[in-house]
Amino acid sequence: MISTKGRYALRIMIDLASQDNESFIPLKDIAERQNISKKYLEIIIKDLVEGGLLISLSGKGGGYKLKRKPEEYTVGEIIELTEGSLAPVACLAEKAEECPRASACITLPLWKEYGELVHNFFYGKKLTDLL
Amino acid sequence: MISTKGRYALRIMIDLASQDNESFIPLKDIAERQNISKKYLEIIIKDLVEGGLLISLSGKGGGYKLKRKPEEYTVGEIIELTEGSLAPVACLAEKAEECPRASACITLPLWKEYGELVHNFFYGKKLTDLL
DNA sequence: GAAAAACCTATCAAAATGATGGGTAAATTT
DNA sequence: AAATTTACCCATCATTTTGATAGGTTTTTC
Repeated sequence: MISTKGRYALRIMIDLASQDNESFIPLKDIAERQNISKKYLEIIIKDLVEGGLLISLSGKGGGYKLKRKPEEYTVGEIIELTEGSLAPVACLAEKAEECPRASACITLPLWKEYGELVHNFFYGKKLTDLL
Repeated sequence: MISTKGRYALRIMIDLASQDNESFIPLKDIAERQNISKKYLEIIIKDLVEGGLLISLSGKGGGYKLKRKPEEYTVGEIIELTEGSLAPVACLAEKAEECPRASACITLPLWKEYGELVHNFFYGKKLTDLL
């Protein structure tokens, strides 16, 4: 299941894409509009900044804004960045160590096919498709 | 991610489908073939029996066997039964209470479309497709 | 009655999930 | 220079989920 982290990240991105893309939007405003705790969003938006999806600016007049044009984001990159992985099983995650059963694993092709389906679905959705 | 519970359940079903479907197979044998703790499999196979996918027989000569013919099982029902739900987000699970944001939720159509994709994928796979 | 099997109940450690709280640094405005 | 507003950083926490383990009871057959 997609956790609140990924879902809230997507809502942050949608919110920012719906605002003036040139100016910095304070997280406080996003939190109020989305009705989510600002403190919790801080943790999530950090990933989005570190992942290079957003630009942040401290101080008065600061906030966050999109780094790219709204239509240049896919839902996939947002979910994958914040959820850690889109892999359907642990052994197919990036960080996973080689599974010794891999060559004999009768279910692996199923998980691979499923993983590709999920990847293609989410990377095929643009952020602007949700507006 | 699909947890070990769902993955092991699928391996149990595959294992049983690969054996003589008429006789009862002791869990001990399955556990040894699959190289998984029998104790852990007990918990998982319980769901499969209660869910009506397997028939069990106690006592010497007992064990488990498929209730239906192997080709009459879908991967979807096995995963859904043991994982609890195939829903991609909490608000779309069977047991979920109505989300008050539903009518205003801009991401809900995405999750619904994704949920259908996942459902169709797994329910479109027969157990015998994996043999 | 011995053996082999399912079945039942409890417990547990570790990790993930979903947050909260308090303080520091940076930038702008007054 | 001070006040204000913002991001940023660090720690902590309760609850749930995950992935098991342990030991005992019942059922059935030989």
